[in-house]
Amino acid sequence: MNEQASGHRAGPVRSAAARDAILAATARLFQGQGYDHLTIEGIAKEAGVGKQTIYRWWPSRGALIAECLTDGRLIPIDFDVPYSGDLLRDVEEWLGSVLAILETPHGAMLLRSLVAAAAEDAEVGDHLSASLGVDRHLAERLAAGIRDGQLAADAPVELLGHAVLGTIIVQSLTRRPDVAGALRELVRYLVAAR
Amino acid sequence: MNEQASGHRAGPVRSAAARDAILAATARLFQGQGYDHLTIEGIAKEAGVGKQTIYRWWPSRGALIAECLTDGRLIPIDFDVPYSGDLLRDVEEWLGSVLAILETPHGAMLLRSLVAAAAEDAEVGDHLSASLGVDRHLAERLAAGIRDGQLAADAPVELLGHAVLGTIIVQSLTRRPDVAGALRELVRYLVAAR
DNA sequence: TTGAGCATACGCGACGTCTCGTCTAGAGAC
DNA sequence: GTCTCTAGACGAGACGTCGCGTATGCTCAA
Repeated sequence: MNEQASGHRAGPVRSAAARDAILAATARLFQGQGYDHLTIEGIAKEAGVGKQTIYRWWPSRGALIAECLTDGRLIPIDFDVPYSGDLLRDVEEWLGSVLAILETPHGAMLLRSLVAAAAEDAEVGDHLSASLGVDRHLAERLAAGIRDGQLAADAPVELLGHAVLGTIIVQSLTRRPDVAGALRELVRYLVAAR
Repeated sequence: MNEQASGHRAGPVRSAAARDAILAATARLFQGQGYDHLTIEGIAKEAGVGKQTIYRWWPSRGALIAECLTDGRLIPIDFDVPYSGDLLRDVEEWLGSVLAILETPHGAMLLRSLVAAAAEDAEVGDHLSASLGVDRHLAERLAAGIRDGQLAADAPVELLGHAVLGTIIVQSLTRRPDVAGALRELVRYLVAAR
């Protein structure tokens, strides 16, 4: 009568293959066509899966996207910030690798899609900045900069990370050219010795 | 045979009443229900107008939103930055009036809707930062701060404006509490004498 | 024998196009 | 001036399509 400690019960267990196929298809279609144009039926067909199998496990399109994000399936690269001792140089290098992706038309579309998804779904929003490495990597690197005396002790590192990410987003939403140059100028100002 | 220089032609001219009813209905529904849930058919019904009258003049939902933005129908308040001579105080006051709107649940939803619309439609993106007064007012006030010697001469005022706006957006997308406190801390850091 | 899985039908709502009939306002003849 | 003529805007809504989320079989593995 009692379930075992491991949580066993009668009947088959959730198919890892189906889960993986669904998430992979979601990521593929999301990157290929953007958030609008992403449909549950399209995902089901692409994954070779019944619609109900998706609805059984995910309540919404947003939840699907959020899980792809945490699985690292939407932003395959892990943007970590190098540590050479020179804060400005390291941050600029991080920025370069982020922008190298985001400045392609495909990357710009990807970012806008992520923003659209985040605006619509709270769960996606929660994971957005983390997935771009802003929380884990950039803020940490800035904090190290404070320890090294290269940044003011009262600098709000977390907020500066969000400010950089936010600037990228604004530039992207307003379809500015030369995002890279502008961003470099901004971080140079933000990180400049005070 | 030739049309007159004024571009006259036979037949009735575009109805200003219909245009106004449509834009007013769009703004009303946008603010009431958000960008998703905003439908052309709903707008037509709300405005007491045929669908075709909308499709005749606007190619997309985004174009409709963009026109509401430039008409000042979505963000009725014009957030201009005061000039007291004290840069930090003025910027914080501007921030306060912006956040007073954005921190209500309704305002937060409005901002997320604007971001979603901007992510989906380039035309909306073009007008987003302008409508929040970031371009016209904040950047100008920062520039005046440089003239007054209260901000570094090399400060990229336009970018700082986008950084503040971007931070607001990121905080909003990630559903952070205490946006106001965080933002105040950020601008205090950005505007601090160097 | 239970429940995950695939497949598919269903009602619903919104899409964007199209076609009605009505109405309006400039153009051209008188 | 007045009186048609006509292009085109307008409200209304039907149309086919698409995707939604739900419901119902049926198969198969644990």
